[in-house]
Amino acid sequence: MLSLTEENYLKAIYHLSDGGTKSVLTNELAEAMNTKAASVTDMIKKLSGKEVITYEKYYGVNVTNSGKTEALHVIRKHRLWETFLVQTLGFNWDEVHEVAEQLEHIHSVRLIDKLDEFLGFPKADPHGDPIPDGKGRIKAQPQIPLDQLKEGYQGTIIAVKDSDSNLLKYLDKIGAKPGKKIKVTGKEEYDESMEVQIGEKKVFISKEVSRNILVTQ
Amino acid sequence: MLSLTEENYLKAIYHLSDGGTKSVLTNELAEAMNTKAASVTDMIKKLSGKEVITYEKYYGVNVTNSGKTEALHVIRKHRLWETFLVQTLGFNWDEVHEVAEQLEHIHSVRLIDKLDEFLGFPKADPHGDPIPDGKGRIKAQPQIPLDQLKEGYQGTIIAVKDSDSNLLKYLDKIGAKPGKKIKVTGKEEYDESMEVQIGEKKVFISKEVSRNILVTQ
DNA sequence: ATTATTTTTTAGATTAGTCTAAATTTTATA
DNA sequence: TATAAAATTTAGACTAATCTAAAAAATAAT
Repeated sequence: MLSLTEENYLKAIYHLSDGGTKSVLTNELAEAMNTKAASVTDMIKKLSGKEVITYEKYYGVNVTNSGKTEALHVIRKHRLWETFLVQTLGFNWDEVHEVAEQLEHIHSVRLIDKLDEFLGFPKADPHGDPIPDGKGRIKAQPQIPLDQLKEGYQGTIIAVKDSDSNLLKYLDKIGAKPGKKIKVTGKEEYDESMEVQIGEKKVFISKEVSRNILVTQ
Repeated sequence: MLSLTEENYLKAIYHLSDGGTKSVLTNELAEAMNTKAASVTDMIKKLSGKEVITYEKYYGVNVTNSGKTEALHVIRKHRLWETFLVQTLGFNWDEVHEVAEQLEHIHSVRLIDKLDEFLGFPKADPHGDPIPDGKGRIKAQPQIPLDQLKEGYQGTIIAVKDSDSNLLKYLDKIGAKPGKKIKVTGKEEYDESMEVQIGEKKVFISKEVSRNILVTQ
């Protein structure tokens, strides 16, 4: 079984590798984990010893199949708890990440199954990210960053890339929640900012914001 | 701030000292924590360095006022989570202890306040134990072990001493839940077993069981 | 009141996770 | 393609929490 720290490393590797599709370098991981490269090297050895990642010296790590399953289990817990915090306890969606980071490490299959049931088997968390099932399976949904949408096109917001609290607060203010339709009504080539319509409201957003909004068409 | 391990030691000390009313010896604590006396000595030094306990070599430890508050905060969290698990997620009351042991270490004042509110500010957990308030204050209720009740007397079950799962299952079976009235209808001096009436039902229980049922009159 | 027993503490080691500084390997550049 | 720069790994050290074995102190028993 993985320790809390190992779980956190594995989750970070899983995310940085885009769900296990590319390898992750030591320094990337060090930055993501807020630690030093030397510590990462040590941990990498431990995790590859446990066969959740493979590791080639100097060339980065890759997630194994069993590693993916493990990571998805942690992600499932994280997203179910986020849903609970928002839906049941009335947290704002920008307040939940830190607490869910703790709750995701509670070990009890029964607890998570019961929580899932209580929440009505939600398919996505408050940020729109899909919730894997008990076997770590995830429904793939094509997610396009809003900044790649051309003028005139529209989509439905399904997720937000960054979980930075200030961004989430801002999105809340302009009404950009998962599930909402969003249309690109104007695009400025110079700085790639755009005007979008969400419901009745039209707002200007910078590229920094638009690339963090994921839509499906 | 206390580490998870330190919190567990402090909680054990608090319980063994009957809420801080008597001192706790190294070996008692070692047994309660499933560890060795040497480890306890080390931890005791750390905890007295943090001023949550006082410690006199060879004579045991005592909880300080700030230690009591800290311990009661952890206990508050434990009991609120137990209540949540039973009341909201539909766990049986004999299944919740282990999970609550993990959940009690989640750090977030906001989370606990929201949980408390969601549960309707319960005053006792599913075992009948009182839930301290946010400032660590606890409503004292005189709890008498059932085996000390004389024949003919009755009381209301308010708590169960031991959290052993088999005992709780047994109590569930005979209908002995917190809140229920219980009357001693017969008492056998020889082995101190007794016949009690719970609701309409009459059952025989051994001293081992009756001393674990706490009642108020 | 000595001696024996029990309890507790100290000393020294171990594992997990982390760090700094130095060494090594890879990548970029002139 | 040799050399400089960047990335990564190794070596050695540190803290938290634990252990075993030995020493010290307190308690019990003869």
